[in-house]
Amino acid sequence: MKADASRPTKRATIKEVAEACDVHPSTVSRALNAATARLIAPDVAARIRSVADTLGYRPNAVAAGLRTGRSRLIGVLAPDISDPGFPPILGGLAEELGRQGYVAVVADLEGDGARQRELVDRLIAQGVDGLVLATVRLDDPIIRRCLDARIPAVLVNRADRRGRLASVVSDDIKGMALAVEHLVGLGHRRIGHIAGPSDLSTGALRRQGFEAAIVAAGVEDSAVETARAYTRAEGKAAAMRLLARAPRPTAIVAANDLLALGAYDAIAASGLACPQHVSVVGHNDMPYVDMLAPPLTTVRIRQRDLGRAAASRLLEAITAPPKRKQQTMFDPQLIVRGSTAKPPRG
Amino acid sequence: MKADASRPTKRATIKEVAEACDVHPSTVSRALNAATARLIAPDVAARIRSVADTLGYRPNAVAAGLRTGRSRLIGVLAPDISDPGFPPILGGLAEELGRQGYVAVVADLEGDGARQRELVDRLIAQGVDGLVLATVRLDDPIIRRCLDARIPAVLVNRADRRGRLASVVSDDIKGMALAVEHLVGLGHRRIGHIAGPSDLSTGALRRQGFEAAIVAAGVEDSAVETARAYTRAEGKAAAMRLLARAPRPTAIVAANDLLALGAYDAIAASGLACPQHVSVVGHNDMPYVDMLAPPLTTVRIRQRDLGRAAASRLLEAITAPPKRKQQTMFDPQLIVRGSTAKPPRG
DNA sequence: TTGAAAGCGCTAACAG
DNA sequence: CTGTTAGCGCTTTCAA
Repeated sequence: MKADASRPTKRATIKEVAEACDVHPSTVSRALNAATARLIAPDVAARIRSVADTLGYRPNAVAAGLRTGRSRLIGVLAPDISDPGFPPILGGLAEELGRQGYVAVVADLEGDGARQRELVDRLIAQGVDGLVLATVRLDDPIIRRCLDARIPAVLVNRADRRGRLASVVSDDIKGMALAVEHLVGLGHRRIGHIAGPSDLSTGALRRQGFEAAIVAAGVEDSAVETARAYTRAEGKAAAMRLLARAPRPTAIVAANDLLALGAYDAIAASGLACPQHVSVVGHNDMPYVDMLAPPLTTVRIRQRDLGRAAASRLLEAITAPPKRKQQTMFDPQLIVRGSTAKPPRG
Repeated sequence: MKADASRPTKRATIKEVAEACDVHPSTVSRALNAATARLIAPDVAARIRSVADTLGYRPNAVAAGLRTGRSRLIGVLAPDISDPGFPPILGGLAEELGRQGYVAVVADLEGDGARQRELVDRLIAQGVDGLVLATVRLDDPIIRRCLDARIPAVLVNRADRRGRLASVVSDDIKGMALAVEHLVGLGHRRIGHIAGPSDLSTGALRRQGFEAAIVAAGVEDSAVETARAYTRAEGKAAAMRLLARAPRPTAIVAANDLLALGAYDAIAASGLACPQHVSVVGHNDMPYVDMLAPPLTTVRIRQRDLGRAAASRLLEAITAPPKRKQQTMFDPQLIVRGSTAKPPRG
């Protein structure tokens, strides 16, 4: 005989709860739904809640979703989950979505932009109520697609050139100003930039910010080399090109930390030392760059806040259709560590 | 007049496709479903596929899910998404799930184990077909919960003490043997271990592996200090305790890379140098530990493979109920870098 | 090989 | 305040 007085083993349906309470299923639905609970007599509602509780009843979100057209699922398109830069954003997203009763469905591009369309379609087919895109390029056809499908969407850490979709970003222009001003303050007058891909907003804007800051500071000798991807290998290649110039730059500002890591590689490969011969500044402040040799001076962006804000914007857009697509911008902060120093004499 | 010849703007339903093809909805369903397509006359099926395509029809997964009881959603419970150790596992999971037409719904514990039950219930309510748990402790009530709910579940990078659920792990015992043998080979005879939390399988097994390897190697002087969490701060505290011993260990094996980072901190705080005074070995080989100062010698575990295998096991369990819960184990590999050297003389 | 009919579990009019 | 009714879009017997 069964001595098992514990939790029920099979999910209860609303009908079963209704029968146990001797009321109609719709009454149970109303009692358990915050928005409609006040329509039910307090004592009845209490009874229903208690019975639902002992039965371990949890509304079937799939069925509710079919009926209401709302799944409480948010699709998140990640550029490459295994890249340590993304997780903090995802963490912020998941946190805020969770607070509001939503959950993140994550699809990973794995660095292959061609799959984007397919993944978005899949997420839509799965019934997501909205989309967070951390992947889009400056003129990305996927944006048209989202607009056509009339699915609420927000960009995070990326922006559309024409601002057709709301976006949540760090102030890249300001970030680069911080980096350049720091180097100029140290005495650098020959500064190179490793730009990110020009079809990404971060690549284009940071380059633009770099150039503006260079002009503002009156620096005459500057150079830009563009990386085709945000990878350590591309960073190294671009840095090698920068270091091959004569006279050699005394400082390199990289468009992100991975590229800065590549710059470290290039400096070592050239028989030079950082920061003695060449200073390096990164961007993003991804985890543990404070443990590098040397610890990386970098522009910290508020990744977790980006994620949280993207979630908020999106959920707003889902409940109250937005009057206007707007951009939310967070201020970056320069974190000075050991990879920057005065330029070598001479 | 509308000059818009582009993609339709609203999702088509199966009924609309059926009408456009002048067949019954169920025929469309059969034609579009791989398992039933052979029931349909080839020419009819072709016509249906082509019409569905021009209409941009995508089956509504929510409706299909309600009918079939399958959502093609897999819940993933992460210990802490922003921790760089987890993303590679998640990447592997997402990859394999995607290949098989599933998608990952990610919930983040944010390091707070108390939320686990609630999150699992939420994922179940969302209709996930199965669960991947990267969070469970050795005797975790959540396992009972999954068993009771009869929801297929797989543990990844963690194991249940009683093996009630299938798990996919790295061979922690072997990993520690690799680390200890390496140090002994270098000449170390006083070796300390920073153990992970004893209620996690990695913490307990790696400690066990350490102790076994110490005995096997005939090392007489060993010590273990336990960290209460896999954090840099806990690693530092435990390493400080180890370094306070007399005689001082000449090498420290940490149960994971974050703890090893803490050991770096402790060594620096004690006015010592790694590897000149104290060698350090980590575990996991998380991204960019090769860039640390010094580059970390560590036991590499096959994170991406763990994720992929967990997905495979789970999907198998969903389609064919498993005869027996089994454990899948991957071999780790020692990556020798700059944080280990011969012990100091004396 | 195709159509008809039923129903997954829930919620939202509409009545009362 | 509560019950009745209908239906979200799909799949799957069953029958033809």
